[in-house]
Amino acid sequence: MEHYRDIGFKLTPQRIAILDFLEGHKGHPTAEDVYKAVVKRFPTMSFATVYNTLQALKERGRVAELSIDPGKRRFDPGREPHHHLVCTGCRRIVDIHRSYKLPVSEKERAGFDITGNHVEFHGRCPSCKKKLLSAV
Amino acid sequence: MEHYRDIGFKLTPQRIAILDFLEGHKGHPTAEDVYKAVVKRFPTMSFATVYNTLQALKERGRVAELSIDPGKRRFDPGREPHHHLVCTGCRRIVDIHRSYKLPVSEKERAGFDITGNHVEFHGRCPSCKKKLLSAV
DNA sequence: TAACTACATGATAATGATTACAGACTAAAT
DNA sequence: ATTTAGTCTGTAATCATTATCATGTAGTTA
Repeated sequence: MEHYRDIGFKLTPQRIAILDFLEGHKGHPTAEDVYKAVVKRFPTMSFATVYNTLQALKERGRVAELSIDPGKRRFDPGREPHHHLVCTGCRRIVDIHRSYKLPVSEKERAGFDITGNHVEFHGRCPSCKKKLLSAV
Repeated sequence: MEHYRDIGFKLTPQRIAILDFLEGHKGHPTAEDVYKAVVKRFPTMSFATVYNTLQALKERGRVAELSIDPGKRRFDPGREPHHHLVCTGCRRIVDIHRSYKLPVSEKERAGFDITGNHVEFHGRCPSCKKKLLSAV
């Protein structure tokens, strides 16, 4: 954890608590998830600090920001890569643990360095399939 | 356009204007983009109508909702499938026109009917690469 | 170790997108 | 023409996120 200092990231007690939470997290927490977990240890914790810290970590490539949830940001502590299958009806999310090698031509990449990919599969979950049928 | 009636979608003048806009749109418009375009023809158009209509179209599979833009919903009239390369620094978006066949096992799909996929590539655009170097 | 400085914290206010509401309206069916 | 279920619109409410700024402190330097 000490190496954070080397990348211009001051280690405050609040930040260490946030890092602890992220390290032990399997899912895709929102800022609110982080806040709720950390406020137990730091009753004075504010959302601003959570957002600032997540932003700082993101800039340093320590967490990824997901956008599977419209209108809400989700962060991924980023261990094994995984993808998501989202129900277009109810937004239920299922993880797909698998990785894909996706070719992108030199021309398409437009000078970008590609660091990763994330696939969002769309579909209908079993219960929304039923609803759709009965609606028609 | 008449077929919309058959799927329980009433064709009001406002909705026709929205559909016209979407049909001629190449990109990934936000609700605001739709509103701005349609309010010219319907000065009384309200955001609520735009959201309602987009929601109704989405439920009927006529537009897809993207979530490449955190904190803002984007819609895709959905013609040829394409993917997105997003700069993790400045959020610039480049379209990748290509389609991928991505296998998902029976077990992974958890009973879902998969209707499509969308890949979000992450990377650094040329100008953000430079910034990063000079910052260290 | 003390003092310094740049950066972090946190309470609050502000913003911006989206949703909720409710009364008036209207498309489409009969 | 009548009916009715669904739609429209202005407004208010909500929710996530960002901005502000005075205060505090991590990490550096003397």
